[in-house]
Amino acid sequence: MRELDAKDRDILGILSKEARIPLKTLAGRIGLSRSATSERVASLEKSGVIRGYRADIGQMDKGLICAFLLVTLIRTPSIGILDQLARYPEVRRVSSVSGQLDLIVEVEVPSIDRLNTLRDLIASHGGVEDLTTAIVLRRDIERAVD
Amino acid sequence: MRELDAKDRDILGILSKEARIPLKTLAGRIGLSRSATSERVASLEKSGVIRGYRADIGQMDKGLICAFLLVTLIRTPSIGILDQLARYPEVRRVSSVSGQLDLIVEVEVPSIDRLNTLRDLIASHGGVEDLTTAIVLRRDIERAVD
DNA sequence: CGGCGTAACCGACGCTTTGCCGGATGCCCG
DNA sequence: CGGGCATCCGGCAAAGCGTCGGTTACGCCG
Repeated sequence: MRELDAKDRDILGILSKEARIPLKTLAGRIGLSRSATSERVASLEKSGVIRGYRADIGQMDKGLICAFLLVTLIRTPSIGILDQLARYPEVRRVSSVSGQLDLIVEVEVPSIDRLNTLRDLIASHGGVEDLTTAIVLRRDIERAVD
Repeated sequence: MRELDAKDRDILGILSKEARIPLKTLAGRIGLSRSATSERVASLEKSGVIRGYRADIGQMDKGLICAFLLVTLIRTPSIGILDQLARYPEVRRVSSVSGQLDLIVEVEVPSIDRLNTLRDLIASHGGVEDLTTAIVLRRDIERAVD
């Protein structure tokens, strides 16, 4: 299953909001039998389209500090920096972007010290021309899905 | 149930990564009986600590353009801009940050035109001093939740 | 000190949901 | 036309779940 049809999209749309909905209900909503729905969901899981199921926890602070690192590279793509970033578990997301910036790195660290360490490690990479740190003070808006 | 004890936090930690784990397994991991675990989970759901369950969809962004809008405000906090941002469903997340920037707005739009419209609307807000757009070309790293 | 009420736990029961199977249907292509 | 393949359905056994009564632990107060 590589191509997603309309029913697969329906399944994803529903499961992305109610991951624990019974298969019977899901099947009824998309207009298929339970077993067919079950097979589709299993296929979506196995092929990696559905990566997992997560409980949405309200205001679970965890005491972690979030920050954006806005990176400008000397030349793009800079070999090796992605591999280096991938080594740090604190790195949650890395996006290649157009414009003055090249990379937006989102991190979650337990302390400002750790953030500084991470920042210095990245800044000292040969390919990094400029690096701006923006610590998240507050999440003003956060929408899960849709 | 207002106060969360250690076992509640264990439950949340596990469910936030594997929301569809069977109760029996969950009970075994936290060291309680299945029924006691069931009651705790139900209580966490009813009290709103668990807001829901979501499927984690990989590369669902089919056709949607993601972008970061890096906003500098004339004075912070700028009254009204958060309300205005909240009105657009394309706005996925808004973070108040420290540093030269003030706001990082993450959006998902169906087209570049729509992105431009959104950008102009935000830029024309009285409180906005500067606005940089960074369109996401590629997600190099994306980790769900630890 | 002892009795009582509440809260949380356990094990068991019955219903619901799931995973899996055989068989039917539709479609492609030689 | 007729296999091969993918997808669908219905049904069955197994595993899941919510709920119940009974038990234990703990704090309160006479």
